[in-house]
Amino acid sequence: MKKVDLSACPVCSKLEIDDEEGFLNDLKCSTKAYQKNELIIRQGEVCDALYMLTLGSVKTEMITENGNILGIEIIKAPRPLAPAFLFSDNNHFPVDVTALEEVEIMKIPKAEIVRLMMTKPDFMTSFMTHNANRTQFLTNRLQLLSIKTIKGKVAHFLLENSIRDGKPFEINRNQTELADFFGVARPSLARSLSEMIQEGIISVNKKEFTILDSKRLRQIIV
Amino acid sequence: MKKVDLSACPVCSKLEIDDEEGFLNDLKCSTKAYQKNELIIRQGEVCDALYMLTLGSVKTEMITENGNILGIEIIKAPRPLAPAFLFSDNNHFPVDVTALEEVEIMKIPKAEIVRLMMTKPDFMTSFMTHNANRTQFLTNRLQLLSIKTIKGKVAHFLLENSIRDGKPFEINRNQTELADFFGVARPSLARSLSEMIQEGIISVNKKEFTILDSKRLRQIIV
DNA sequence: TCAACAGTGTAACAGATGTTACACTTTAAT
DNA sequence: ATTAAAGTGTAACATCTGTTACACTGTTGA
Repeated sequence: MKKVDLSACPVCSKLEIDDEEGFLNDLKCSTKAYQKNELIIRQGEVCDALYMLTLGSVKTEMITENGNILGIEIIKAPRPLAPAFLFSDNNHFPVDVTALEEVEIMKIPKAEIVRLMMTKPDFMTSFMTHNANRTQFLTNRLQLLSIKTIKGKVAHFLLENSIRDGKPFEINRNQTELADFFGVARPSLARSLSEMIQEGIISVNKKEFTILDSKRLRQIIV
Repeated sequence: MKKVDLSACPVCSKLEIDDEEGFLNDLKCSTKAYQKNELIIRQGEVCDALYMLTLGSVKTEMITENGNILGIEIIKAPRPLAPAFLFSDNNHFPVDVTALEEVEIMKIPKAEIVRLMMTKPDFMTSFMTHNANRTQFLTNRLQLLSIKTIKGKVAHFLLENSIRDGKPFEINRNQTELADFFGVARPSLARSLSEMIQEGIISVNKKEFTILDSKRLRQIIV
């Protein structure tokens, strides 16, 4: 079994462990390998252990890491899979997880996670933070999706990303990706953008946006 | 100060405390009272302590407990306010919180929460579970919102709530509430429902729904 | 019994977005 | 430099949803 790089894992990075080998040996867990295209987790399956992806990459169909709606999220080792669901009352996975290549999954029992959290403050806060960040991400997406008009979404998004009025800022998405992010059709987004440019509310140059009239922009959100 | 009913609080209920008085005295925290209509938390404020509502009720404008979009959520004591954000990297409150009556808020420093979690396993799992449930709730809402057509939302919702094909089941929302839940206009929902009834896919009697053709219902979601 | 009201069905119309198609520009690779 | 591919602007049209309005039903309480 290949050595796991703990420092790269969002929930383990802060662990100060002298004896990494010993730490992993003491951890009660089972490791299982999967072939390419093998189904690792089926939607609805009970989640009673933390699934830690230690090698390879997997895909899940859900809200993706970069925010696209119902797209395919690709997760690379090392990262926990759906850690938030381990403690929920209805502890079922919301999605299928499929191996994209040769994959190793470390399955750590819930009780063991609890033990880790109780004994290692750094692990606990990392784990909490990781989940909290995910929650905040979901909240933001929900706010954006609950805005019904395309112009409203654009306004919300630009106001959230701008530094200050009149100062140009980069959006690291092209128009097609932005449309996916908003969950709208690309030509529809283009139309809305060009109307907002026409009205003198914003200006756009490639991926560089400038807010010209933040007051009117705010009014659009409703 | 009025005595707090710990057993009713979702994150404290499992605490086995002989000396409740002593427990609260040992807890490093500050309590503050607010008048009716007073702003307790401003959107964007830094969240570096757990805000526990110990008395009264507050409102926040966000995704509500019963799932309505951008509605006003009313929270009654005892319940923590936005516990998920305490540990997030970008620890800012996403919403305003306003007192609906005379309110008491117990502000517990993050370090104190960490201490509690480290020393009281029951508190830790309750806290984790509460946050996890919230995450799962958000995930479900996001899935529903990402479906763009009204019929699709209806299909997703009914399939999720039905016991089995052909067996009637109750939805504890009227049509108006259901429309709010989906984030659509009431007449639009009525139209979609009547079309689906016309097509023989479902039948509806007051709040009792029956799935007649689950295959076609599944096709609608897309 | 009656009135008031919430809840529902439905229609006409307006507005927003999706779909499809195509031309044009920019970028990257050869 | 040339070409292919990706990205963008835009138009015409179809479709869906929201808005507004009104009639009808069932429920509730006086």
